[in-house]
Amino acid sequence: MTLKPALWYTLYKLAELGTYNKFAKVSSTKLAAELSISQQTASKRLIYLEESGYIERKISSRGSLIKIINKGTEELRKVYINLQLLIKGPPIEITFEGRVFSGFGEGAYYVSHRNYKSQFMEKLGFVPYPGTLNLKLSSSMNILRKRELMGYPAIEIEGFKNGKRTYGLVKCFPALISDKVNGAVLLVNRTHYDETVLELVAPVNLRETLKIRDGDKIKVKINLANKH
Amino acid sequence: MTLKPALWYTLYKLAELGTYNKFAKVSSTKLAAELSISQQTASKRLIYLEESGYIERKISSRGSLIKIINKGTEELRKVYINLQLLIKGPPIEITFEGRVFSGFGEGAYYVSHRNYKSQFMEKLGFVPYPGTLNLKLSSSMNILRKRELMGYPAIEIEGFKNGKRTYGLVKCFPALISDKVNGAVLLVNRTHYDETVLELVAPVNLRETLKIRDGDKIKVKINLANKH
DNA sequence: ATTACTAATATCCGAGTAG
DNA sequence: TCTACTCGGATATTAGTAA
Repeated sequence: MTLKPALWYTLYKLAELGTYNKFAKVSSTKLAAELSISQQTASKRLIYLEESGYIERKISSRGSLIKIINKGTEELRKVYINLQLLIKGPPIEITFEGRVFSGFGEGAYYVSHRNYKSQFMEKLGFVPYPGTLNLKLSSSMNILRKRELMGYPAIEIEGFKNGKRTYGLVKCFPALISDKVNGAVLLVNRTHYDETVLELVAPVNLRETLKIRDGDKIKVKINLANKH
Repeated sequence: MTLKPALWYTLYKLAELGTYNKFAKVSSTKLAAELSISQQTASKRLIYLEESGYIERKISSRGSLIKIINKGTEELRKVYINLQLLIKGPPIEITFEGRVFSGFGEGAYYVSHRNYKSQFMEKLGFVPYPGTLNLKLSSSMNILRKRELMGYPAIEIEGFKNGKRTYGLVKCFPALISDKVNGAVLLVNRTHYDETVLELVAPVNLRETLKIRDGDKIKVKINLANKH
């Protein structure tokens, strides 16, 4: 925690007030009441959190809109993950196995989108090779694990609109593919496939690098102990 | 959070130092270093946390043993659950369906144990009817859900020894049984049954109250939004 | 209503030190 | 070494108030 406890707690309360990743109307008076402190102190804390890049504000004279941004969400997520380790127990690693199959080429389309690309670079540390590798999960055990995975906090690539189409939120988990390549598993909200499919991206062309053909069996390992 | 942020954070750091639910050696100097505060302040906070019932201490002249106890674990768990809701999204409800079958009568034995009974009363708000109702989960979907459930923070009934035998930790989730009776699902560490079985308790005799016979299909609903 | 400044004050922290 | 006391000083909070 790089933040003083009182400020972290302020951030936490702001999240409870609906400002986690989206704007919500929170006045300094309202926040003060929630924290049982004075309006003046609440105001000062908001100023600090904004100047330090934890939140974004749109101030008007009838309350201000507040949104916790990246640095702030990280701060909350860190504590969440640590508490998870303490309460639920030791770190978990989830491994998937499935067979490669050809998709509709849609993966290449959205992964290459300018808006997504910059976010991938920033949050995953690489720009994906244009195209996703589709994995068909075979056993029910693997499908079960995917469900489990969905429960964990992911790195989130934000969606956007460009007039014609809406691009949804993409959740990512850094993953080790075939024990060789560091890439990521993508969980897309609406995909053409069902819950038996996993989409992979990597900085390189996975089919070439790993000499993969359709039908080959691939192993994917996600380390959930990673504190993004 | 009934605790001031600085004290909550102290508790959190204590948990990281291995004192969550078990004794670990933590000197005030060590804690001070972890928190980047003085030894004196750390000492003061420990005194407060102990006097207020968040932690238990065994003080010796070469460091003291510290353990976060009930009130303290609740405080940490509360924040964990709230963060979970904020980060993972909306509250979740898990429903199970399975068929009733007769057990070995062991459920009645341990549920009635004096030590367990008082904890049930305190933490679940009722004393269970002596005997558990065993549910055989039918579909793979239900088994999948049980796995999911196991991931969530539960109300914990602590284990104990009584010379002859060791009684293990029991995890509970308040549940609505057959849309009628409020009871709880118990997850026992070592049970005779495998992961396809769910054990239920309630303040009343479920077989009588719901007119259940072996083989009947029963629905159990757990609301994970409950902030125990 | 709001946010946020300044000045007064309450609170908390740490140095020194004892047991 | 440990824990934990006192007390002066640092820090944070609030009251009063402006915009």
